[in-house]
Amino acid sequence: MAEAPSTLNPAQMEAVNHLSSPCLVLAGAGSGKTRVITQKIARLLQAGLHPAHIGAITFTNKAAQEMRERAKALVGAKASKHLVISTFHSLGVRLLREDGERLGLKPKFSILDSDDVLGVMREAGGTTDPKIARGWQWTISLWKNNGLTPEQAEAAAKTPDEVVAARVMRLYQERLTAYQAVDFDDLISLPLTLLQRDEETRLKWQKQLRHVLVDEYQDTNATQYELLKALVGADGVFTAVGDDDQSIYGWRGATIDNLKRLPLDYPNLKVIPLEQNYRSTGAILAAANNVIALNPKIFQKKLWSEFGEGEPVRVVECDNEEHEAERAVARIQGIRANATGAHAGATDWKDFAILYRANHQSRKLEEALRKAQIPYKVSGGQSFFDRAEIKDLCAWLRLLVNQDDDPAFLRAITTPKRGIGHTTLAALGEFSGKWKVSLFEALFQASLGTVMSKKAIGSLHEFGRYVNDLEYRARHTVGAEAARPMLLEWLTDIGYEKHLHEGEESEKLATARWGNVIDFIDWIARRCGGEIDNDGADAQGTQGETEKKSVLDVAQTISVILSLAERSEDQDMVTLSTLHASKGLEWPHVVLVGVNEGTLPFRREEEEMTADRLEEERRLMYVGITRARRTLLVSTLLRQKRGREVRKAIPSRFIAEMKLDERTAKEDPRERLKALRAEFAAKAAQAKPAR
DNA sequence: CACAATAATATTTTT
DNA sequence: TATTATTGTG
Repeated sequence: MAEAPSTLNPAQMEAVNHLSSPCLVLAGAGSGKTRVITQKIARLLQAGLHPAHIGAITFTNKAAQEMRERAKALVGAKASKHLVISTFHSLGVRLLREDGERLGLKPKFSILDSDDVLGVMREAGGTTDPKIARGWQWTISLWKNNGLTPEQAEAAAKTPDEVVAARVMRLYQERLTAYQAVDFDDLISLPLTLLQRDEETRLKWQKQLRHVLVDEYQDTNATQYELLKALVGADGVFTAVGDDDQSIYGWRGATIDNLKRLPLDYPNLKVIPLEQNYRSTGAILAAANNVIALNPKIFQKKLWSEFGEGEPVRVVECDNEEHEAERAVARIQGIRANATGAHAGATDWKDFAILYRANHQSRKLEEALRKAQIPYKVSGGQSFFDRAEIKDLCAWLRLLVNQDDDPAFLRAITTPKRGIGHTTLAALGEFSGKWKVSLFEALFQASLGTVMSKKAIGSLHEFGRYVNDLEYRARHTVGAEAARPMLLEWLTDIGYEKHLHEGEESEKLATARWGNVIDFIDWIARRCGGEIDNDGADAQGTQGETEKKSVLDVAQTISVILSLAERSEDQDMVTLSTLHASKGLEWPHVVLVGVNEGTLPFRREEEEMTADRLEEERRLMYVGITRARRTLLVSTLLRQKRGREVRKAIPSRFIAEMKLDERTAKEDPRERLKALRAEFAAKAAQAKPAR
């Protein structure tokens, strides 16, 4: 967030002090909404509310963590510790852990991530084609987010695909209950059914959370809306903070209907727009306002700032993507070079972002940045640890560390396949649910014999014994030298390499995956220490003889290391990001690339654009523009590669919609000359090391 | 019928 | 660029 003044402006003040009825804060981009939320928390405490009775709900863990930190800074560690600051999903987890038994869910139910879900879908629908399964996963998730039961989905299904998906949905749900597992969507929908069905629980939670604040309210879906409603009760008080102009997640179930419905469902709703922007210059805000003005409005809102006009927003037309990337790089270098003198050192690499519509657009940009030796990071890219094969192995390690980790158990016992099918697992799940023990614990219970075949019990016991044995070995294998063979032995034991080759169509891909596995093994072994560590990329930069650790020790810290590895934010790098991933962030200098018809208002061939779609794309453009604090460069292509042929490309209508000509957007010829020079210099620089 | 070469086609993502 | 669908050939 940009530096906000120490006092609140009148609108913010009103939002903070309005405690008597539900409150909707329409927080424009950069209007200090997080500040309003944290200040309001402080205000509620001052009004005598106990911290444990205040809930702040966000969408991402990152946002929740940031909110907690800011609240802590404001109200102190003691009070902030009791505040309920969490995501919708973790609140759902908490609700279900405490009261899920009323729905027949054991307190230690497992939460499946989307990979796990895909596996269950494949089994339930009897397919090996991941594409089909992904399709099911997608539609079923949307149905669940709209509060549909499998029966309702079956009734609503229109196309043949949907009919199949609805049938899979029922099988899928049955399987989840049998496994005592829930997916992410269930974390919202199950608490909702619970609250709707069980008055005692509803009253308990309504009493527990006396004031709920919801961040990014425009991103809520139908189920989340209902959950919020059930949570606050008919005459409850809450604060929703959001911006209809930044609603860009319609495609995953978020609806701005939730904003429209709010005044109807709560007649005494107080609507407070936050229109003063503390982030961008006048030129940037004007462009943003001009674009978004063309969308039909629910609530009127127009951003303004006290920062003055600033640099005009610039538009460049490029011949092709390579050219565009070069110009983006030249632009960055140009601004950096200009920042000497009065602002010497004031411009770091991290002050720049290049934003685009779709991930694949980052390629040419990465190339150009590498050539120019500019450090960069790509946000939202697939992490090494997100790969299926790494997650498989992590599941095993998690199971070694904590045998009660049921999702890990499910993943480990089914990868590789070891003759334990879903019937056995369902029975085991049912058993563990009944006796309130983990799946692993249930495995050794003698009374299992009553519900299962001898053969199944045999395989289960074999698995259990193997896990115990492996745990013992992991505990006693110390140092990298010993760790490597031990880990390889483990992979041989479970036949993982074979599993990879069988499960993968192409041999090449399987080999690549196996390569990842070896890297991972090596990575763990190195962390067991005891050898000369020359890994310069190591976060700690440790060198020389390291302390020896057991494999189990390393496994224990793996989750910590994972989250640490992602925290490379404080490094001085240019950011490459999709527009979606850029929401909520800001940079002094932003370059928006590939602003073309078909890309930025995204349109698939032979598919007409509905008004809804266009409006969401326009909001995306708006989000992109409002990320910039001081300068904004919008670039568009004149030619675009489509497959093998090069076609002419049409600049996006959004460029005209910014109405830059009203503000002398013509590129300064001196700037153009400078850019050309930088381009030339970059070309010369890359030509030299190449030969 | 199996396999290989060629053509076509590509969003956005958190929990 | 990479993956997938289609067509052609042995």
